[in-house]
Amino acid sequence: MGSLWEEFNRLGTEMIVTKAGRRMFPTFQVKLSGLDPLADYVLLMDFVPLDDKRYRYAFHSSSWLAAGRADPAAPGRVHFHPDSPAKGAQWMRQIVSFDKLKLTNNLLDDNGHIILNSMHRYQPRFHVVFVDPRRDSERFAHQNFKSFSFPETQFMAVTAYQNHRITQLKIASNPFAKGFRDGDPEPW
Amino acid sequence: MGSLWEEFNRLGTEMIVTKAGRRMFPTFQVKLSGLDPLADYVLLMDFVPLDDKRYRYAFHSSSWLAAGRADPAAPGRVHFHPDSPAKGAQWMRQIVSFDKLKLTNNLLDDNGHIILNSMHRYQPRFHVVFVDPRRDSERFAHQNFKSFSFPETQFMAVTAYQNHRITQLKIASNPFAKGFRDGDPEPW
DNA sequence: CCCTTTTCACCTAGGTGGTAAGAT
DNA sequence: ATCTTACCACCTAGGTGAAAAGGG
Repeated sequence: MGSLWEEFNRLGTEMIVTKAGRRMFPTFQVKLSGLDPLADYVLLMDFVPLDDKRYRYAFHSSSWLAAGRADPAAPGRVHFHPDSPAKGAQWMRQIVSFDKLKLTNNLLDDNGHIILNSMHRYQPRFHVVFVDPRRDSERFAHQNFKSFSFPETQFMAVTAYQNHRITQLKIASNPFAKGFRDGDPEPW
Repeated sequence: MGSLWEEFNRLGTEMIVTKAGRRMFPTFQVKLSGLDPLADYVLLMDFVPLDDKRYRYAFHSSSWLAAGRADPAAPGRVHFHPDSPAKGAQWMRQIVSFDKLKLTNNLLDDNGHIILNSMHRYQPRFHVVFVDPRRDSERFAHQNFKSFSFPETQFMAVTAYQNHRITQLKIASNPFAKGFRDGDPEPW
């Protein structure tokens, strides 16, 4: 998914948020190495506001404009990969995909989805947490995890796509949107 | 699913086995209580031959007849519930469903499915294994699990249904077979 | 003759953006 | 004017038994 993320990022990635929760596309995926095969790890993601601004889309110039200060931050939630906890060997066996993660704009959501403000920018973050078996593991908590941010995965949360080129790239590359393709452009 | 299992059992439950693997219907489900909420448990199932016979179905009398000794036993496999291991609290939160379990008659299956001989009778067995955190846990392995057999879940493995009343009950009660219902008999 | 395999239409379940109506 | 919601047709993905073909 790496080059697909970059292609979206060049246009300015947008992710739909809905009341019921919407998956991300592209899906956030990672390939892990260097873990202790026999140790337990928890994998999770969260989303960091990229700035303190609210945006609006200027159709005439096809560009995003800052439009005042950010709305009050949504409840900061975290998404645990559903296979957590699992052994390092299991995580490294194949690409880990966060395809169960859903984004919502519903501040009262009780499905455990990630709550974001529409028209705000976010940076997904990925965390690997070592499950320390030692009795006094709390003392080492600060060194038992590593976090990763991939700049090409940042995006604008929206309730409807603004940039038509984003819409077209989603339709061209997401299998579930095949119904909206017209010609026979080769699949991404 | 309890009363549905019993209704099937009164007719003589049959389960389809295929090369690719077929789910069981009804699905084997359990509700757990009495676990240590904070301890880890592994849940799994296996299948025990009910006798040493091979069967054939006599259509004229609509009954199963013994037809010689059992074929060589298939490789004895086990199906781990995919959420294993998990805390007792997690297992007890809601009904645990083994809907990912698939039955096959392919002796060379490499999808990890349960291998059974068609035209043979089986008893599903359910096991709860306590994950003992003690260093010398092997010494207590014999007391760290409990097994359960529910006689109403026994069945005949088949490659095609033999008893028409079983076929009818499957069609009436399995949502995926709705396409074969004709009248408007109330769903089970 | 008895049993198994393959293919198929018809479902369930749920992920898409379009569209029009609704909200502020 | 701008953004959000609800509903929809159209997909992917995969679970059904029927039916016909295949195998010993």
